[in-house]
Amino acid sequence: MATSFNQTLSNGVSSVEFWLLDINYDVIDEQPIIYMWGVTRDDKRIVVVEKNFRPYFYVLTDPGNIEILKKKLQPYRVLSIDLVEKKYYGRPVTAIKVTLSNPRTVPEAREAVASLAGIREVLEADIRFYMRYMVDKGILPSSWLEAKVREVEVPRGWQVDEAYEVVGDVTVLDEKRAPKLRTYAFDIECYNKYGEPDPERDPIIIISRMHDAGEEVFSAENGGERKVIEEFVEDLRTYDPDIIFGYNTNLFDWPYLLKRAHVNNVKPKLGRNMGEPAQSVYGHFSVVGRANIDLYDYAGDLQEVKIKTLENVAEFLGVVPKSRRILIDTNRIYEYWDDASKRPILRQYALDDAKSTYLLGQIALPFGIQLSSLVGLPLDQVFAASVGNRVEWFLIRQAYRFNELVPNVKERREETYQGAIVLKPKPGIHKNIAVLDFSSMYPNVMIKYNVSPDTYVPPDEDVPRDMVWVAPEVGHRFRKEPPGFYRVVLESLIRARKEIREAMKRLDVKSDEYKILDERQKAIKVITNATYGYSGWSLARWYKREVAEATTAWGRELIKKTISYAEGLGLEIIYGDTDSVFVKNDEEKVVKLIEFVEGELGFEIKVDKVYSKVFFTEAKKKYCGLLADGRIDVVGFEAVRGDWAEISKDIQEEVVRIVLTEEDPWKAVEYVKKTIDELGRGKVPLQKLIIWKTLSKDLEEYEVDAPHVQAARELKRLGYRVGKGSKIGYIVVKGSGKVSEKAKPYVAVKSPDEIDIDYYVKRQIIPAALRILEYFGVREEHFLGGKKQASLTDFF
DNA sequence: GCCTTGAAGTTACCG
DNA sequence: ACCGGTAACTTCAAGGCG
Repeated sequence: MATSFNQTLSNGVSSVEFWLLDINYDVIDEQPIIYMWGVTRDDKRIVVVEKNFRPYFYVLTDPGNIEILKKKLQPYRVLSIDLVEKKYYGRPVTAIKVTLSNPRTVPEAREAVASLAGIREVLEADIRFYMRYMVDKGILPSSWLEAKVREVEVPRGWQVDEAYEVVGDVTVLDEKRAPKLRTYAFDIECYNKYGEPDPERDPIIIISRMHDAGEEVFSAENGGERKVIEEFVEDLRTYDPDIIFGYNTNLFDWPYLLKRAHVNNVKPKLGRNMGEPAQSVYGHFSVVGRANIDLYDYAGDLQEVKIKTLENVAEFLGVVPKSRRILIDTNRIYEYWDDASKRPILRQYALDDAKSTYLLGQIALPFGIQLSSLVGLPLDQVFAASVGNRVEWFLIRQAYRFNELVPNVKERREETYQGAIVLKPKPGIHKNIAVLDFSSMYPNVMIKYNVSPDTYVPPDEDVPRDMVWVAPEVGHRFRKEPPGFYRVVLESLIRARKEIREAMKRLDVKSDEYKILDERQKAIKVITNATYGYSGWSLARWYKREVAEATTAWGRELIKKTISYAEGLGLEIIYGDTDSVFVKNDEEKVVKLIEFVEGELGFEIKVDKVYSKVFFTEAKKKYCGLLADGRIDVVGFEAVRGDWAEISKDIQEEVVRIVLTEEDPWKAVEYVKKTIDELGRGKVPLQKLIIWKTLSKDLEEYEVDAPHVQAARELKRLGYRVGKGSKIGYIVVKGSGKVSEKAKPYVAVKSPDEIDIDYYVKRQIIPAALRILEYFGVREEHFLGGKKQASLTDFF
């Protein structure tokens, strides 16, 4: 008898507990079957089959139309048509629930119904079938479940220890700790002499992997490409991982590998159901029964890393420092293959990539698990889904709980609306400055004023003044009662996060429990903070411009009132942006200000940090500050931007340090001059001169020839695939005319003699340095020539 | 025809 | 494919001058 049964009933019905790793469905003989892939407490891999769930959608129409509806739906094997009481934007409605047999027929049935006269709306016909199942049953992925089941035979070839069929309830257990999951990271290397690897032309030469028990390299050295692919497939199946990590696998490794497997007539049966990896939602590749995770998606959330190469991300997260790994220019991989004596270096490079990916995966996974179980998207999808989709799936689950119908996705015209207030900063160095921040300002505004699409009162509707909240400036009205959708959802998120943070205080910071809770509270924070942005996203199901617009209007009112009160106290305001105010750290007055905001305005505000010194120019959104512990914050300036050459950023950072810690701008000038001199003498590595910019659209769509666009065109000529989203690195080289005519892809720059030193001095280094130093009277000419008096004497 | 100027196009930041 | 506000660069065309 299977050991994972904790209870066996006389009729063969038992109960099984498992952690839900993946879910998919299939249609066999026009009947849907849902497969839940899981890990049991005793480390077994199982599949739990659900055959009793059917797809459905709702129709909003006069119930009198039910006969016409039935007729129209005849071709689709309708199981039932029922009248059900639901809510739509908070109002009770009677909807017609149409239940079908086969999920694949839903899109067609929906179109048929929508084409009928007198149909107000067809709703929830676009909810993917297995998501529908999880939402309705309250089943969360990446969570522990208990199901009433009976054991069935494992289908031939399927990689599971046991198989079950659901015969009763499936319930979520209250336990956040994931089982020990088997993880596997891989990376492929291709032989490409020209431009980027082309799967039609260039074979795979190496596949490297690292899993929990060790590392391995499969090489085409003996046996060629076919053998590499076969060995990889065999290796993965043998280790039988729950999680597959890769880096940029959705855009590169998977499509490439599948193509090369096809060319070599190899069937990559990597799924636990013997299936091959296949592209699914959000551009992600699904391997059934496992979670295939592209960590490039995770890297997208790391704002600090500007150029998101695997090396950079691994270095940033401290898992593999660049100094401790082999790095090879990806365009020269073939050289390491052609020269047999260099192959060991290539193997090590490939292994270092797999290792970095593996270690990165260990960092990303705990967060991914919490996010997945919070928003309800399967683990592999939650990484690939956008912020908007993550919020939306969370909301869809909440809607079901409240018997609310889910609005349809609509194409809308983009409408703009007013956002937050940014104060003009007081330029100069200020000492002892406190930064006060409203805690979750927008979510709390939405809660307090019940701002929600379902509480919104249109201008033509008559509602007594004291029953609504009226947003300042814009005048949008929201019913005070009953609690709106966003209020309910945000309140529960904020409460949950508060409780978790309380519980964390009682735990050892190093304990597993603490770590799990910390990841969970981070996931909750992400969703809470994104809800306002979601409400103003034109593609959101619960989009309502007035909701977003009213939220920012109340936000502006809050910060304005805070500022006037501070002024009344005689508390000097240095700067403020959206939900923060920078004030002189006069503790008595700061306490009074906090009491006012909490007592009179009813919002929480906190001292987020105190700068011993903070420096502003005239520009908004840019400042730098020195904290008590000696750390330096740089905000907004070139030093933290990804589209300035490293040399300019390094220099600016040092200028900031000198200005803040030594308050000697002229010393900074000397430092800048010294570095300019070094650049002139060829002492700066080319790497530090690369300027990186993203192509925000495809090349043909550009109206002006920007430098990075020209560089990208050249890359294309050289055989690289460039398009929307590509990061283009270029160096400005000598020549005449526009900068764009002198922008050369860095891969094509062979000699330091090519560099346009003048450009780097006058348009990179000096502007970045002056951004800080101009305030102190430094001008461009102070950096040029040996004597800083030169310009002055010239004058007289 | 050359130079200045300001608008438009573009990117990446802040909160 | 979460939002608006903002700075800053480069290009490009219009306007002024001779």
